[in-house]
Amino acid sequence: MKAQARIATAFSPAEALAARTAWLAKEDEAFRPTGTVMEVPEGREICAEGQDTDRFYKVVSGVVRVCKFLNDGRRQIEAFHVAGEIFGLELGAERLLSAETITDCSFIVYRRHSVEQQAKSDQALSRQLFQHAMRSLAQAQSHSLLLARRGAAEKVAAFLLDWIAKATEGGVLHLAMSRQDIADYLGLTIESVSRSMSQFERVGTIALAGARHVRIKNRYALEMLAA
Amino acid sequence: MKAQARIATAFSPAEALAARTAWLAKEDEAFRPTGTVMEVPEGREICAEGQDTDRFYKVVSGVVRVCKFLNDGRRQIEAFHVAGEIFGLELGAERLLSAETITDCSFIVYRRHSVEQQAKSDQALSRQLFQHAMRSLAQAQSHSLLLARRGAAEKVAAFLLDWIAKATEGGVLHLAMSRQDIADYLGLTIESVSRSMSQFERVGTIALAGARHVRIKNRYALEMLAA
DNA sequence: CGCTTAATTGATCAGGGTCAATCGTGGTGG
DNA sequence: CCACCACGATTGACCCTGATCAATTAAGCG
Repeated sequence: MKAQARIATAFSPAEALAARTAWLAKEDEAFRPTGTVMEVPEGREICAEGQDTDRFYKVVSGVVRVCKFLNDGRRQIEAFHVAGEIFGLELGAERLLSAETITDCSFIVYRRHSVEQQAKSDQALSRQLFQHAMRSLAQAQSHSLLLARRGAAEKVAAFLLDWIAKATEGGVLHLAMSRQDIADYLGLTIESVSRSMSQFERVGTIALAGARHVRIKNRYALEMLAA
Repeated sequence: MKAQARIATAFSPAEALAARTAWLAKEDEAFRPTGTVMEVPEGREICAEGQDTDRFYKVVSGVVRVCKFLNDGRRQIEAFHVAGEIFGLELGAERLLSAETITDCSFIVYRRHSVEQQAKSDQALSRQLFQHAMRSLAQAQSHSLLLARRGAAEKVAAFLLDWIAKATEGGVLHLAMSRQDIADYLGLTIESVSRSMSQFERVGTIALAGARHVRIKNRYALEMLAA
């Protein structure tokens, strides 16, 4: 698996550390039950709809997309996850969502049953699980708000602002995902995303250096749009 | 306050019981910390964005909408809640969402701090809080999916199907909320909701007896649309 | 350096938003 | 009890944005 050799090239160790540190700052203490480290190259499925929910994951490095495939062939991306974030934890016995790597990734795999068992006697762990769920909830609600936004440009602006916090390096935003991924996250087509980006560039709000490197030239303009 | 005299007329006791029973069936045991019962007439604010998150609620009877007011004047409804459901629990110190009564309601008010304190030594309670959060998460994700749906008719169909489970009586669906509420929940305009309903009636999928009484004549047709 | 795939751009179209008028219903007061 | 009133819902006409289809350009990779 050649991809194994270039793990975490999409995100530098410095970035991964920064992301994890930010996460730790929000938590009193890290989520630390024992789990297995796992490395997966870009573009692979981590878990799929219909599978057993006996495991969940925490990203160590890389970017993951969590999504659902609709019967009409479309794909809706529920969330992107970066270092420090937990994903794949669901209530039912069968998964409703799939997860895939967008870049080469490494993450920790937890056994759900084992963690839940441990939580019965570990108040701190119990609280962390609750907080994870509540944070995911807040994120899902803010995603709903994003999807309900009127214009395409507003959605894209809001998306860019979200990602400034997650993957900025020297004023340049690194988008780990394709235009298709962005479109599926925002409920737009690839063309609409592209047009919004081009429009932002035309009016001097951003500068594009390749499709995935975005320099934010006028953050205020984006904030006005995203509101 | 005359409305106090007709509390719970919008939902019969039988309906409220059915709803609560359904909820209990999903839980091993009921959510049972102590709280204060409160009655609020229709159309009142229960809590608002920016307020302290020191309380949360469980619906005993009636219907509640949880929503966010956007800076452009629009309103996005995050969820409707019926008997047995918990709402108003948030992670941050300040509320991001408001809650309002759609019908006359009664609910139980819990003190967040007190419940969290109790959860430290009560494993079952701790688990219930987690499960509530996870269930809310699943509901928020399914709402995202709804908002990402292509057509107006598909959204309305999915909405009707959701509500068959929550408020059906003798094959007739009672909608507790206005067209505007439905529109704000689905990210549509009132006119689009109305047109979809009329269209369903025209092709014989439903029959309307007043705007809020819907007889489902062809559930399968709705399911095909909602997919 | 060329090839393959992703991204951009353009032209056209359809669905839902908007504005405006009408209808119906439930609630009120005579 | 009935007529009226006010508000919510429906319907219609038109417009605008984003989807679709299609062609071109750019970029990453061998």
